[in-house]
Amino acid sequence: MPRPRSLSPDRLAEATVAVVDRDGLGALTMRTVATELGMSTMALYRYVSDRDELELLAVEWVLRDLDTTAPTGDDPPDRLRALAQRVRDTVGAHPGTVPLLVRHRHRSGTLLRWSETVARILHDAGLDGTRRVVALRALLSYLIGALQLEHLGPLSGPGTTVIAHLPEAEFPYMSDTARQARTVPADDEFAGGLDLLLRGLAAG
Amino acid sequence: MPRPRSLSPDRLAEATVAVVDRDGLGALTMRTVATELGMSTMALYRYVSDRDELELLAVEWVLRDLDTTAPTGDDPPDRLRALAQRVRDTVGAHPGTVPLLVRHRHRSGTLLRWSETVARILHDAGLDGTRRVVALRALLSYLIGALQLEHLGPLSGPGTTVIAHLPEAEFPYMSDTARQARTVPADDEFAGGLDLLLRGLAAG
DNA sequence: TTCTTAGGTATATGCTGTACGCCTACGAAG
DNA sequence: CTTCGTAGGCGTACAGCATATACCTAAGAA
Repeated sequence: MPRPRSLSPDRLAEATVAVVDRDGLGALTMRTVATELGMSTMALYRYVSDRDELELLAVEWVLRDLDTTAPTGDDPPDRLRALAQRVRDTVGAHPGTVPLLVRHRHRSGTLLRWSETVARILHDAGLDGTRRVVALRALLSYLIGALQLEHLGPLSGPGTTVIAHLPEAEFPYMSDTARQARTVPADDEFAGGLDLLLRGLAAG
Repeated sequence: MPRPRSLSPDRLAEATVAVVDRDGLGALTMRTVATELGMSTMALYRYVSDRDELELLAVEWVLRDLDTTAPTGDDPPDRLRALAQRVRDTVGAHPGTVPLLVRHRHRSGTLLRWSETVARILHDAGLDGTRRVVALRALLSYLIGALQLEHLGPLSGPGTTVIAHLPEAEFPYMSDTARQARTVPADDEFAGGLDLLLRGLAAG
């Protein structure tokens, strides 16, 4: 009976991510999102109870196309690899939101469904009890950490540059590694690290 | 010639960490730290140029006793394991500062020296070029991610509880994993995941 | 036409980090 | 012992933040 809503949660999330994409995470405030939508700041509170909820909405929007169903195939490592790659690809479209993803990971339904699929595949691979707990947490840890390292926080510039300028006398191996790193595509870096983990899983 | 400093950077960092330890990261403001020191807020700016620098000071203070020299021994995985464990143990004394560690990792001299040692051990183990880049980043990713998962951000309560209360019908494997997780000591979880990575490294 | 309900907004509050300008404690130089 | 320059310390002020509260209003139902 009353006035109908003029905004969908989706539109809200889209505007939030648009602000982050354009001006960075540091520019994300209730005001900037409201401006993006052409509304007053307080109008947002008709749709979300606080900023945290807005951020979660943004995270879910970024992950909206993430396929959380189990990949086909027989080889468990292959299936896990595909699942992890999907997250990286999806998040890669909006790298500025990575810190939001990290902060709200445990409240994201999409990520929980993703984890459920991972857990099921680990079970199918014969892992249970402690070994499954360890494997699941390790995969999540690597994913969270790798995404963050790849898209260094909004406060700093590209982190590889910082490391590449280390004094060579004091950090010979790091300097060399940083030099090499510039020739290694980020894709390969992520996939390579993931493979280490999966190989360890298969070997265990 | 003029008035001498009444505070050392060390004392400043100690006070900062004390605030976080006692009241959580959310309570960390220039004002609370100043109060902790019995000074005015603006007095802090005689020692640091901004909040970021204060946070970095706190990170370095937390890591002050971290031994970044190479562990003795012949087995590279054993040496890497020891290095990673040292970080976890050191950070474990002040878990509330984990998000600060993550944010300032690339500006922390201590963590850079730690990475240098890791890179050297990887070199000693015969890893160079792309393989060393991948291994180093993978270890860092796991470390960063695992520390965060272990000490879930200051905004949320203990995250395992959230997951343990998932609807069992929708998340059968996650529910079961969460149940199992309560019987797995955090130490074992960290060490187990690390072992997966190290085993993958040895197998490659 | 009127009533009800929720949408939208203006205003205000108490935080935050920090720029600015002042006063003052202090060690050196006379 | 006095004086002076320097830097430490602080009071005030300000813009920007999330958000509580109170209000006005658009619009469907009767």
